[in-house]
Amino acid sequence: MPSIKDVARAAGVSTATVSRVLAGSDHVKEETRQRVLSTIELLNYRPNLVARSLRSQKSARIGLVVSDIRNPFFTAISRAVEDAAYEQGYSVLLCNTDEDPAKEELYLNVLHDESVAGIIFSPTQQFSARLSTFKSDIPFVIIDRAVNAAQADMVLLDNVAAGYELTTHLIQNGYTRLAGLFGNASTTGKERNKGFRKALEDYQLKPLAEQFIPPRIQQGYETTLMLLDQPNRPDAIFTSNSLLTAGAFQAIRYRNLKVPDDVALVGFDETTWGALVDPPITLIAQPTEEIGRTATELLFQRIEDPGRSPRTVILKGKLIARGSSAPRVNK
Amino acid sequence: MPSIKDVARAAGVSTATVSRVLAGSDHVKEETRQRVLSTIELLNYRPNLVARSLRSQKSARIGLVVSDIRNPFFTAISRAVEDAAYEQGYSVLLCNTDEDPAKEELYLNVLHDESVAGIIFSPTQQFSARLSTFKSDIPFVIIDRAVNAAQADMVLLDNVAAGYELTTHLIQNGYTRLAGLFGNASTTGKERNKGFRKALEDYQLKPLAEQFIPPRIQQGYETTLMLLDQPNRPDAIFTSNSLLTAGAFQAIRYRNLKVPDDVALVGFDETTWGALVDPPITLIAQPTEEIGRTATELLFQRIEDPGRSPRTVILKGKLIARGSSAPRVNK
DNA sequence: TTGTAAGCGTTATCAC
DNA sequence: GTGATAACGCTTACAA
Repeated sequence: MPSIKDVARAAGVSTATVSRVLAGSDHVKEETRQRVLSTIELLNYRPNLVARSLRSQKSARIGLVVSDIRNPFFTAISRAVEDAAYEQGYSVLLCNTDEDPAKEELYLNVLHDESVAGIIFSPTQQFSARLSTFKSDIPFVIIDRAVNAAQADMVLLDNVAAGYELTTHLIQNGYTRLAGLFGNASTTGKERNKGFRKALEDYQLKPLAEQFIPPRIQQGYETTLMLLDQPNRPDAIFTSNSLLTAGAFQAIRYRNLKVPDDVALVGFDETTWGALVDPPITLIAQPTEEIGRTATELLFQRIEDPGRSPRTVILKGKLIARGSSAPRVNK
Repeated sequence: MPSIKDVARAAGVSTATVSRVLAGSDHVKEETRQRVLSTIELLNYRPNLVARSLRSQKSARIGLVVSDIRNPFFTAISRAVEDAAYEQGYSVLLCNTDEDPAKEELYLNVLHDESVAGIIFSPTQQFSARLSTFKSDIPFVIIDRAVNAAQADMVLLDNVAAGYELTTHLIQNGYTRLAGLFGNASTTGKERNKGFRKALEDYQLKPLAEQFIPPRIQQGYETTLMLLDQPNRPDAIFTSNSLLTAGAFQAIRYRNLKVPDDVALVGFDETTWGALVDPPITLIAQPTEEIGRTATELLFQRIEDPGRSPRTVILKGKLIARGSSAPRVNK
């Protein structure tokens, strides 16, 4: 593997000149530039990024810390971030915390030690609480989950509005005995719950149940079974993320109940299966491409200008009404 | 951020000694070691990984290059690899090539430039052809897809056997007019096709159709529509990966046909939705955890001993028979 | 416009 | 056992 020295020697210039050519500096004679360029080509030279990082104390890598890579929402986000970063010549280190604050801390350290230029992440609730004490020298952008400390760039969904819209949709379609399953790992579940409540209040209804549980298929399954087995069974179930939706759907199926006649089901996030099951699932689709892209852009801007005042971008979800919440037929 | 020099100064030793303590060398007096250790603790020192990489010409990072992060198979693999790598103190750089040889080449370069210690990847077919010319100085392990060059460690599924088993299952359940959708991006589709053919031959049947198409939901959808609209409609559709399965399922639904009465459907890989749809999908589940873990272990072994002779690990898939291929009722 | 040389934070090779 | 010190490959003042 040739180094910058080899190129310099072969081109009959100093390493500084090669470096200048690499950096696209104007202060190089065109003739010299060409000679260096063709030598680079000839030797098939590629700069050593590690050495460059060490010297310049930064790198063309960003970190993406997600809480669950099995959640299709985060898969979609990572695609978007990767594409956006790639366009800027950056590569992405993807880390998965499993909603575990210990892993979260670990990976933030790893990323720091790898001297990434910045981090995009969705913190656990425990972490959010400590965020104010987390004096990081690394620029970062929060996605998906609000944190208290206003001193951070964020890209969020308007979760309250989304929860409200989804709930209103159910109510307007004739459902009145609503139960909600909300993820307990982040603020997202809380906010969607707030919208859920607000809608019920506005229609002078009371929630039949509000369960805050770990955002996992298994938990959604078990909790839904429990809800379905109660004497006063809900006629609609609201779930605050797609893993809970999947679990709820399984449970409804397991109890041989029909969607939406026996119980309607709505949730969040477009998934492969949401449109495949019968009936397809009504949901709020998040603009994942836009979220990932915006977060990446915000991060680059902050890297560029660490002093700028933090901004929060709030995006709107889109209601996709499908069979799982079809207007209730009177019986 | 304190450096090794700061630690050395504070502990009253040289940087060499600190480095020795860090490396766990025996040749340090216990007393000195303790002093250094507590100084490290005190200053909250953490070694600069970039500098370490530069000096030692290697890093505690491995690359994972997958062809489609939206494919649940690869999501599962990346979880397994990450966990296994993490246990060894390695972090994982995840790259997504989108089955694009250009991106593939780019990411291999990126990983090389980041001086990863090794790479696990699933090459495109185009790449496999060039693999023999790809004299890499980086240890690597191939997963999921066989390559011609025997000079590589590989972790593969016994795809021919899996295809055979899945097809036999259909035939034994009374299906005779079989069509197959196979991914054209890798050897995997080809091998599963081989098993498909073999089974048909053994039962003296002829395939109704064999389509080699890009492994995408949309392609699976379109091709299935086409198959369903033919005069001699298949009574069972074999798909060689879960994206094609999803597309086929959509198409069958769109044509208002019933699974499995009108047409049975089988595929590969456990997904969230496979068990959620009605009827649930019969499939060959791959041992993703084991594949990822084995690949990681092989990689570490090769990093350890670059000269060892390459080995190929072939794992068996597991048939999960469900409603989508229930025994055919005579009409 | 170009070259010289210092230095980024480590590890490793010598000495002592 | 421990300490100087030279590298690793690059960028960037500062000189020329």
